[in-house]
Amino acid sequence: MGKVIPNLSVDCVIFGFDGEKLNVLLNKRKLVCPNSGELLIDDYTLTGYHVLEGEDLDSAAKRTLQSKTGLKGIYMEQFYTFGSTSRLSREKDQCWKEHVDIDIADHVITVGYLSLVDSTKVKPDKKHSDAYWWPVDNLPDLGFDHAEIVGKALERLRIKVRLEPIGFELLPEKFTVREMQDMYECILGTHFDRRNFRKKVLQMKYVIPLDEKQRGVAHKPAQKYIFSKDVYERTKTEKLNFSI
Amino acid sequence: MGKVIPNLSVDCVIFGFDGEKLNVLLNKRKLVCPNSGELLIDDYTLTGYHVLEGEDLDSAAKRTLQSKTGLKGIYMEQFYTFGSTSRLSREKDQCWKEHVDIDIADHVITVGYLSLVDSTKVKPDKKHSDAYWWPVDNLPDLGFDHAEIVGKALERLRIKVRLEPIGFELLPEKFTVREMQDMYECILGTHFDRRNFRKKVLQMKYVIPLDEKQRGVAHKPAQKYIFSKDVYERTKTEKLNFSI
DNA sequence: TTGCAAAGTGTAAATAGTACACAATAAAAA
DNA sequence: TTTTTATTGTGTACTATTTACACTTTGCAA
Repeated sequence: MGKVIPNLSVDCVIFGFDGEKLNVLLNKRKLVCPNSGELLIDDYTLTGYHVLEGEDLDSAAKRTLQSKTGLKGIYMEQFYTFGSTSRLSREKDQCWKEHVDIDIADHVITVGYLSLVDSTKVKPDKKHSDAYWWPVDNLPDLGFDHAEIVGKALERLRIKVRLEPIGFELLPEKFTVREMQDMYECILGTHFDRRNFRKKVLQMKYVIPLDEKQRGVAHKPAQKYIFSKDVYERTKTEKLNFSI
Repeated sequence: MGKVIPNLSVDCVIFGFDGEKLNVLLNKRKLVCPNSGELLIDDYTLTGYHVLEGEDLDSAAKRTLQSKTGLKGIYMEQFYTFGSTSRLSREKDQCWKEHVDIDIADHVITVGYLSLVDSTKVKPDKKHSDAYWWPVDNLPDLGFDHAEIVGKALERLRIKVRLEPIGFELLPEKFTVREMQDMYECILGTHFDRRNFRKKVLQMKYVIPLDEKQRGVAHKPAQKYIFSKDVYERTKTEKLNFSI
């Protein structure tokens, strides 16, 4: 791996939906004093790393996402850049800076990316990454300014999910109308009438019914659907037609 | 002024509306070869500068905007960060880099900000800035990746103007319904029915009629209105209620 | 066979959006 | 002083979209 740029990093806010809750993937950060054995740092951080020399920002984000989670080809979008001079000024973050073996500037600018993934598909590889899914409405103590970064990512997700059909990135490839509704209700924190929601979904030509139903459920099985990006691109209008 | 950070800059896309067109404020960039007298560079760039050591990103943007245009307290929003390694790779931009007297890295990341202003109020100070208003649909040759930056800013403006009442930043404090309609039509590139547009505006409680009319016009004078951010904040709903 | 839990369905009322034409006003020209 | 010109300001019928709301169907489990 090349030389890092000391004052520039990327951080990925990886959102996952498990059918019930919206989660964020967080990495355990732990630092024990080599002498006293005292636990100096014990919290979580986003998946991020410094940009390397000669590397594009987007490539850095992709590399970071992949090396820490093994994920590839998932939805990713730059959403905001955090450049306050006090980003790393908390005592424990200063302490961390002194103990890692890469060159870190006093003022590090980080570019925030957000990713969306079906979190049941992603079992974080504990050996390499020590990563865990945490529900967004009950996050643990976060390092640096990562709580602010998650907040801003959520804000952006809530806006964008109503303007473009990116929510499907959070669902399994084949999903039921109910799962789709749960996902939207969970992100937006609202409740929709079942019948009206279904009516709206059925008139989206890019949500396509399959010859397949749920199986092994103790009630009437639901029909499964897939999302077609292709059909969406062809049929979308200039209007904000995704405002659920 | 402090020491610059060689690999980090901000660029402001300053949009102005003059009642007819949407414009961008651009700075003349000229470089003549000291020996041959040959014109090496003759184009325009956005208002931007490197971030200084110990300076927040937002402060850098404010400083840049103010020092180059004299503007203060105008609408400003970070919209995207440009970090391609080939941003400065064109020959003339390399040439420029060698001739300026500040330390510039090979790979400079720039954070894009967008500003909105009533362009009739802003007469660029030619002495200090050599800045000019250019219509967005007919831009001159731009340096670096600034054409891409303007494009992305426009895209963001078009989305945001439909979700929040930021368009008023482009109008005089007191404006007519017609001026408001011209502004929206100009940004969105559409045409609205006069009566329906008026109907929509009149039901916005935060667009407040004044006891004042146009004067000196050779026809029935139009009523003037002001926008109240205060009323907007109090009465806005969670819906996207600004989708004109 | 019965019970359970979630899927699937339709309609009426309210709201919002669209299309469209003529009278009123102020200044300028005749 | 009258007429012309340009632009403001207004209302209504029609259509599309959104909202509110209750019962039947299905497949498994008890």
